[in-house]
Amino acid sequence: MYGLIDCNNFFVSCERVFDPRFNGKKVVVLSNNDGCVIARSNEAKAAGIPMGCPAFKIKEHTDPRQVIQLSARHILYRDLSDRVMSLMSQEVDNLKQYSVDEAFFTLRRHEEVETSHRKMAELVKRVKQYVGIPVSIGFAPSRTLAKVANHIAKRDPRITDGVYWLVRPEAIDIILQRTPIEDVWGIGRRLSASLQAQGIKTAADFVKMPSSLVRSKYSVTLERTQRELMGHDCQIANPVDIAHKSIMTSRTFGKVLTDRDEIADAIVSFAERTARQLRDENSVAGSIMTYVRGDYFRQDLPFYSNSCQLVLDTPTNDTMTIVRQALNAFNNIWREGFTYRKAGVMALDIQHGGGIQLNVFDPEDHSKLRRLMTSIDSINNMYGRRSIRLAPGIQRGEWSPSQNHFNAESQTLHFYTGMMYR
DNA sequence: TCTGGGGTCCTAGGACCC
DNA sequence: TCTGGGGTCCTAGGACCC
Repeated sequence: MYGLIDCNNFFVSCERVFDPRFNGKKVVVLSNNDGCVIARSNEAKAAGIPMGCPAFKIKEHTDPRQVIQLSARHILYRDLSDRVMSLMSQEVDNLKQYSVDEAFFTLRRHEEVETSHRKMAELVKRVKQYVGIPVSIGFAPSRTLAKVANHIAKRDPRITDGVYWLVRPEAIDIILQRTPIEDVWGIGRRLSASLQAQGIKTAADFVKMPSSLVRSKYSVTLERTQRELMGHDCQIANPVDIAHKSIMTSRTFGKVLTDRDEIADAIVSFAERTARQLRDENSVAGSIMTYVRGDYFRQDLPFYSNSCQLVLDTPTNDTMTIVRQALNAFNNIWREGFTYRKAGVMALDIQHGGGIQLNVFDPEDHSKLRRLMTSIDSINNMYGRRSIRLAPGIQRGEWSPSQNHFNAESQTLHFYTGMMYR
């Protein structure tokens, strides 16, 4: 039996914790560059604003003057997420975070559904009381069904107390008949269009399809989804269980850039961040890839896009080496005369933990390097992420994404919560 | 004027081997 | 018209998730 806890409208709920004036209003949180909608309040959903909607298209759905638009503050959201997860982990077993706002778990003991329901409903209340975030919990024999159960818990919290059990086979049948195929976890836009074209409208229709057909016409992945809907746990991989195979840092710039140094400055920042994450995960990268591209949406500008992957002599997580390699790759793909809108640095061929093969011919002294990096990390922890940086990355700013919708009211509070956790 | 930033898995097809 | 029968490894591309 799997439980799934999911924070309702998470980013919007975070903003509401610090500014109750947003309660009951149409609120959306915008992505980097205030580009598109990545979270919506129930009121904004009801107004028809879709997920991923470009900010400038909001007016096509509703009066934009009634919509509160906020720039995303991921550090704040991460902090509140940690508090929710820490409360949860005191009450349940095997809590495995799946994304910033949701986690799977199992029940502590095999208890009567009724007792457990009461306990879980109390837990939902406690999270709201202590952290301020509304959450929903769904239970089912597989993760895919737990997702379905969670949706139901969320849809009408007054009936469900925010908790829904999808356990009895008869109940599962009925619910699957009412679940549109496109709402099933693992079935995205393309697959649902293809399935609907064959008359598969609901999850119940899909379950009735012959498994052999699902596998041959589509894939083993989809067959697993089907088996999960039948109540069989297929151990769908949880990304958090799995060590990263690649780490990427990339950004769309606030405007199109043409200056090589400005873009190189961004590349340095991305490489620093990537190296830092490698060290946090106690991993090393075997190769580094840098990519650049123009603006898809500007038909009037010549478009250029390219990437270059370079192998490192020795797998490493050292910032200086990674920055150097990312810049080497950048030099290979830079073309004068084009405009650039986005760039990124990716660490690949990642190895984890100990047993890292060092190149015996490598002249660099790794222990010294490691001490230096550790010191830089702790200073940056203490005084802010960018207190100490490499010289090539110090000039600053042209590339940084633009965000113009921060909620001024809660800036100080934001700082305060950040400090509390240091 | 304005369209995010991360990740994963699977499959098909080509190169190459015996 | 016919064209062995296996393997492995790598890459590109397509699909999905939040």
